[in-house]
Amino acid sequence: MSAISERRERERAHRHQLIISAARELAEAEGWEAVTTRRLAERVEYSQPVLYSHFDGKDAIVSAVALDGFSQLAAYLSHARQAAPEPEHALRAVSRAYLEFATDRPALYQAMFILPTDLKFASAETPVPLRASFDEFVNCFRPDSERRELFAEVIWAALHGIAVLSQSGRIPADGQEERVDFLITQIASAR
Amino acid sequence: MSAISERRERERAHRHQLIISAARELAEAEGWEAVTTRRLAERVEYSQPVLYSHFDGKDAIVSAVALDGFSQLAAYLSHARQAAPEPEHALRAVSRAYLEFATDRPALYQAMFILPTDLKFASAETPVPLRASFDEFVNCFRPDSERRELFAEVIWAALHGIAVLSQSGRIPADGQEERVDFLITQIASAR
DNA sequence: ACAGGATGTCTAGCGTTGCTAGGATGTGGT
DNA sequence: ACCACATCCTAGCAACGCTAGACATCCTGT
Repeated sequence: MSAISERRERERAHRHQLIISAARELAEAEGWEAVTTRRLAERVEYSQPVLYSHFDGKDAIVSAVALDGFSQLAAYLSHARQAAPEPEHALRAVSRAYLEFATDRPALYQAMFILPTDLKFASAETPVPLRASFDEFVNCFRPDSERRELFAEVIWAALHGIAVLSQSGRIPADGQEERVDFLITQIASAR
Repeated sequence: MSAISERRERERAHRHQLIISAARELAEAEGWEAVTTRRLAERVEYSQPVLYSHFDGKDAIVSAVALDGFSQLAAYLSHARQAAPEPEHALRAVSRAYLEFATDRPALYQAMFILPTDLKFASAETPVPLRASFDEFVNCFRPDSERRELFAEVIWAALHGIAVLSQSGRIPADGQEERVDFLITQIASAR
């Protein structure tokens, strides 16, 4: 009873991740509008209803992909911050890394920030990876700075705006570097 | 022949606008996910296919709403800029106005900046109202400043980020004023 | 060892979506 | 008066997210 149900549990967890990966890969290959429950089911080689035995619905699948994405983002930003030579350059390094992430993985970024998800932001039940990503920005400012959370919000929002407007072609794709440079220079003076 | 076909032309143009207004009102009342071609057709008291005799598809209707929105935004920003007591305060006034617009008319703002549309940004065929909105930001900076277009892009992107992240609950709704204040103070030094 | 029950999976289908083909209706020009 | 044309609607297609209910499979208790 125990060994068998444990194996089933493992298989179930494995399949859970398989669905998430398949959704992300399909989105990265053909965009989120191509991610339908039918195609996703076909891809994981199960029928549609099994998706619903793992997730409450399509939005929940997108949310799971997004949550995964936040873990990756947090790790990516953390690495960039710690690789920065001096604390003064941390903000610039993290900001560049953030934009790289958004540019290199547009579909993943969309799941995290544009598509409707059931993720709770900025509240008590905020998932750890979300908070961790945000904290990478916070930690770029002096610990004694009372308004570092505010600074982090603004820099994050600004980077998000730059990322999303250029992704949707609303500002030219080139010149990103110049924009970040200017932005960071202006913000950094408050560090 | 001529008078009659002219009248028909007028009626057609009127119905064209009616569809756009109905789409916007429906979206503002119940959100864009409630704007289906069926409900929209019912609202304008025609059958579905007439929508397609006016627009290439649903995206084209959204685009038309968005274009209308840009005209309104340009006017709104222009008024705010010219009402500013001194040129130094223009940027702050326009930025505040921008965020007000986004906050007060979330559905319209979504059509302009989030939903997929066929509008061409930052190119030769960019519709006038789009360029006009953008120029309101550009004109907040000194005419002799070579990088004023860059400044405008960054401030616009930052405001967009603030607007959209707070609309989707990714940053707290309150504290908007503080964020804009901080942002403008930092950017304005480049004026 | 075998019936009974629980678990897991699939087929089939519901209601809704964006969009369109083809017929009915009615007006305008000759 | 009649034909031609333009306008509009009914009906339906394929694809969507999601679910009910049948079927099969495996574990458990006697």
